[in-house]
Amino acid sequence: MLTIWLNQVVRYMSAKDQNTEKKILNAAESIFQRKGMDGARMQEIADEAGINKAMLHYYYKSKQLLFGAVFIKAFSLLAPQLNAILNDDSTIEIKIRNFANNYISFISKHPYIPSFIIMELNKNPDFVLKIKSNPNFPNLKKFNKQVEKEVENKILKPINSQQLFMNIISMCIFPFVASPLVKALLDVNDKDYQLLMEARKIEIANFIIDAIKI
Amino acid sequence: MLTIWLNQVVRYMSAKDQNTEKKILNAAESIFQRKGMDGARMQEIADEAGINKAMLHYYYKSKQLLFGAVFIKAFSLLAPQLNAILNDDSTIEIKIRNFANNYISFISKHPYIPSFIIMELNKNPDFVLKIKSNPNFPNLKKFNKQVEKEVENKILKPINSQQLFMNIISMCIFPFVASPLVKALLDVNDKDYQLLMEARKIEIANFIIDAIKI
DNA sequence: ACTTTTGTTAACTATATGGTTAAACCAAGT
DNA sequence: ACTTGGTTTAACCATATAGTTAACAAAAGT
Repeated sequence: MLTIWLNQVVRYMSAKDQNTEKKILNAAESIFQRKGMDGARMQEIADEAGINKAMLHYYYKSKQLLFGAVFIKAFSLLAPQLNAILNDDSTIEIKIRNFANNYISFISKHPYIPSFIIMELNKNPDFVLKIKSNPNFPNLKKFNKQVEKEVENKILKPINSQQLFMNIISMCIFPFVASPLVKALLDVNDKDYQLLMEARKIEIANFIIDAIKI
Repeated sequence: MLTIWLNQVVRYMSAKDQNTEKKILNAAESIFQRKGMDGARMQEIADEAGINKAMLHYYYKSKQLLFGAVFIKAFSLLAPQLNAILNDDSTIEIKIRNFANNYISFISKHPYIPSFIIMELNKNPDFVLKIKSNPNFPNLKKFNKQVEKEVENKILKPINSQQLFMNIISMCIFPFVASPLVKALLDVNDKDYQLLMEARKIEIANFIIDAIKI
């Protein structure tokens, strides 16, 4: 009787926390994002989720498909962050300030996502088609036009909007993607590095504005 | 007789090209840098080198050690490029112009090296110790002092030299490390992307100088 | 109550893969 | 000619790993 009751409680609690399918996805995210497709082991994901390995196949059929679910979810977290800068109506300066601030906050909370996506896209460029077909895939047209217009109106110095876009995302993302390397080069510890990243929210924006504003 | 002679010719030619040990290292570079430690297969490296798999272990003992040789070689190609900007005596402006130009040329020739090093350092932060012990490991002290001095002398606007350094390497390296993603976002083909990278040698330098010079 | 569907488990399978070995090969020294 | 030491090969081994299965358990219909 006690065991039955305990069983029910355990079931109820874990069901409340998350059902098995979610548990698997969460565990798979944790493992895949840290170790990549090749470095991840199905058994390790099962252990992380605290369930039997067969359940992975029961819910997701194969490693490839489970990986695909993780990849798509990661990208659909990243994409809206990019769209934010591209598709609102504030001035370029405001956009850049908001973007640097929001994006660095976002990456600080999900430090593995950008490098995960970049790594896997490098190893498997076919995934590009997969993400490009997503309706939320970021589109640069509006941003390009806006930059051109502000250049015409002498608000900005002449600059190629594609180069500007690359500069912005490079400075926001790279220090996270390459953090072990950059930490080593700067010779700072994790805590100081975090402080540098926090300061960067404003530093980057000022730097870019100084570079482009007349 | 004919076969013996042919054998000799073949041996002579391949020996002239490169000995077995070099052939292995070259093949290992090609495979490891594209697929990473986890994605690489010893058999694939042997095939690429056109030799028997046992030779890999004969010359390099284990996958780990072969990988280590590739990693160290890659980093010792990358490091001098960084030292160049840090340890000569020209002004910050000149340094930045030279660095953007040289570094982008370098990466264009070895496009896999930065992402390889960054990826593997992410998966195995212990390697940081390995590369930091290298006597050629880049040191930022001189660069930091020089920036501080030029700020004092009102040549540069007030800026944190670590942030500046991150900005420089981010803009130079990121578009290569994340090239499939950036190509997709900008919606450009490989050829146009190459042109963008070529233009970047000057664009980046101008951008940074505009940002920091009084 | 009982049947069916869904979820879960331990044990198993097939294969891929890093690594080993013993025999063969070959060039150089004697 | 023959010995020796480094080099190369095919076959082999042990293990790790993705995926399967068959039996069991629980829930949900009926």
